[in-house]
Amino acid sequence: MDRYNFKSVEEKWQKFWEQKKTFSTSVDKKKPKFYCLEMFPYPSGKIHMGHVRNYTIGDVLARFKALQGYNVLHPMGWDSFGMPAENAARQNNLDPKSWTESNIKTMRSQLKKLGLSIDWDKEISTCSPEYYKHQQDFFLDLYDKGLVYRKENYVNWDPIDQTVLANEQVVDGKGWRSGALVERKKLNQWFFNISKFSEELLQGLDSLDNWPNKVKVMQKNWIGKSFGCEVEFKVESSKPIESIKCYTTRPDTLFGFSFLALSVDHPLAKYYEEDKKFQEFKKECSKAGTTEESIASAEKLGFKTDLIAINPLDKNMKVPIYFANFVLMDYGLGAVFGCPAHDQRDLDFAKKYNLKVTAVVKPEMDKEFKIDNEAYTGEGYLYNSKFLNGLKVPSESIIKTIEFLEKNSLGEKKTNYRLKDWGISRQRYWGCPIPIAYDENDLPIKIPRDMLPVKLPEIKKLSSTGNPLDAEENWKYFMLGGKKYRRETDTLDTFVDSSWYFLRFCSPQNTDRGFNQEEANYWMPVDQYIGGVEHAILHLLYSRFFMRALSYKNDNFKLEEPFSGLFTQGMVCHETYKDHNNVWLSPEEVSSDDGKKFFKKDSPSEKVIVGPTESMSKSKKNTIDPESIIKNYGADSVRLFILSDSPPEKDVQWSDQGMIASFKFVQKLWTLNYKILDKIKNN
RNA sequence: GGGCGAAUGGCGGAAUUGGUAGACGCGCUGGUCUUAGGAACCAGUAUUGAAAGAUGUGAAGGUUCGAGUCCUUUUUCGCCUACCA
Repeated sequence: MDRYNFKSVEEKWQKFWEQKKTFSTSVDKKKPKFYCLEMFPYPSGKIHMGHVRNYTIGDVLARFKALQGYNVLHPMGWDSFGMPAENAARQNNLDPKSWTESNIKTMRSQLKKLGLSIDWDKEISTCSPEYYKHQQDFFLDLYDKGLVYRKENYVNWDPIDQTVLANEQVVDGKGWRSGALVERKKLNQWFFNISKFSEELLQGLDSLDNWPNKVKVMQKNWIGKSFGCEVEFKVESSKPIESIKCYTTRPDTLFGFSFLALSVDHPLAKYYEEDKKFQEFKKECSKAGTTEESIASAEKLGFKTDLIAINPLDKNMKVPIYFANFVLMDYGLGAVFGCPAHDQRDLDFAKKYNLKVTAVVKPEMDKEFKIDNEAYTGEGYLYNSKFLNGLKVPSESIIKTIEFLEKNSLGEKKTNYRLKDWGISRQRYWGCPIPIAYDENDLPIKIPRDMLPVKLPEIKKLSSTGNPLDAEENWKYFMLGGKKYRRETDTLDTFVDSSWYFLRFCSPQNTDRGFNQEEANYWMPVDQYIGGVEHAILHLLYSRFFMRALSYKNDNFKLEEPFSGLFTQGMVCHETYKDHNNVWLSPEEVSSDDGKKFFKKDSPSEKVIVGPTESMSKSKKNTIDPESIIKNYGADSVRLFILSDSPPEKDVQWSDQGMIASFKFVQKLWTLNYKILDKIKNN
């Protein structure tokens, strides 16, 4: 009896599918549609087990829905702009384009070997001008609608490489490559006005019944709606400063006011710029600003000014004004009123600078109450608060206080969002050029639409410092209507590329616009979107925003939620190994005997230190290459293993034994079929 | 600091609404077979006990005829987020 030859069977069917175009789809209004989409990959080189898991889950669903009679759209593309291409190009002296394209070629053939039911005719790549042309078109649309603007913003600046660093490139306050101390630098940058849609983006979450709750919660927290009050504090000063406004969610604790703190970026800082001590303080703040999570527990620092703030509820209560390192300019108004008794952060600050701590909320009306080292943030009743005494905290106290402040023109009710506008400028080469130019007065103009796409110039060798586009004089300057213009040399954040690619899949060959209206109407929204939870906030939020931005002031296109169903799969994990010198070992270097792990090579008897199971990553060397597994066991065995070992939303632990078990199962299934067929034939 | 989630054999994990806890797979134990293979097949495998039985879902309480599942408290782990006023 024959054994199952997965190689010939899989090859046969993959060829069949390709020739017959089994999975190619088009609009068919007689059939119900199903748009099944997995997050498209970044072409980093080879596929990894995470891809195998992601695309297998989607593939099974797509095939299932097709069998149920749905017209299924199941496309694949490449998120092909981004930093790794630029880094690889610098390292290996080649251009990002050929690096990216050769990776795509490799990964495409690997995905095909997985036997996915993909409509390859709809393949797209975000770095191709046919794709980013439409993105530039959309950019101009948003520009015309007033959803794009330019402002100065801080970036992480590497003074040696002369380049802007992404947050993840800043390690311990130093540039990842140069090791130079990172500086904060102000640059003019482009922004999408996403905060205009804060409320809509928040409300929209309620309609997403087929999204995991945890993702909705994360987005909700990210948008960070809070209800409070802007309070105006009169200021006593020798300088021409009359008052300072603060945003607070706890106006009811105003009688516990003991200091006012400003961000070092607050407009009033201009009066202190000459002050040497203030300059030093500011420097100290920016240093701390870039380091890790320890920020939160970092020491509270303050710079005392000569200003005095007056409590709006009691003119006799006067408190000092500080600049403080914990106050952020981009939340609220860059100024906070300090109430140490009922806010831990304020209490830490007050203790350090010996400021008054007055409790104004106590948990129980009739009992004594005292604050020691812990601020009280719970429920209770107001006291020490004159005419507010006795109000229930927080149900009555906040509203009543705001009412009082509004009636006396001392403050204003205000809803605040944590969500900041989306900075889309990147000082990089390998991205979508921003279709903007500047005239001799540095005023921006839109590149006329008939001049799109603004193509990236081909650069064979990237300079080691600065933004490569800055050095491309031939590309940078151009004539239009007899005038000389300078192109914008920043490129778009790659999150823009991925904010609409699912629309492009509906009509990937459309030339006049990013998508064909009729086809988009048929296919959208995506019925099931599948990907890693790491994109739970930014990518998904940006896509939701982008659809609203395209729909905004547009009678032809109305789509708010691009993904009606979302599934976030777990990670693929593996044990980690180290040798006695604490060097990571890959599973290939380790052999297993009776549960003990040994080196395969040099010293076969030496034991290996087995570390915890962690998500597969190159840095820990605990990866398994899908290609070699497919070669040894066949695609179906890998697919079966990765689906059946643990539920798709949970992490899966790679195990060679489990892999072999799935292989055996596939063998048994085939043999069983073979036996049955044999029986039928012989009867 | 805040949020979300998890905890069940030696291991990965089942148990969909509160109703026989441990499906399926791995590993392990014993056996059969010899085309010696990356085998295949049969039987067993929560703990304890010779057995009958007893005990068992991180810990402690509670609701219920009945709890892995619901409630309260707590511990540990994972993920996300972070000076958010």
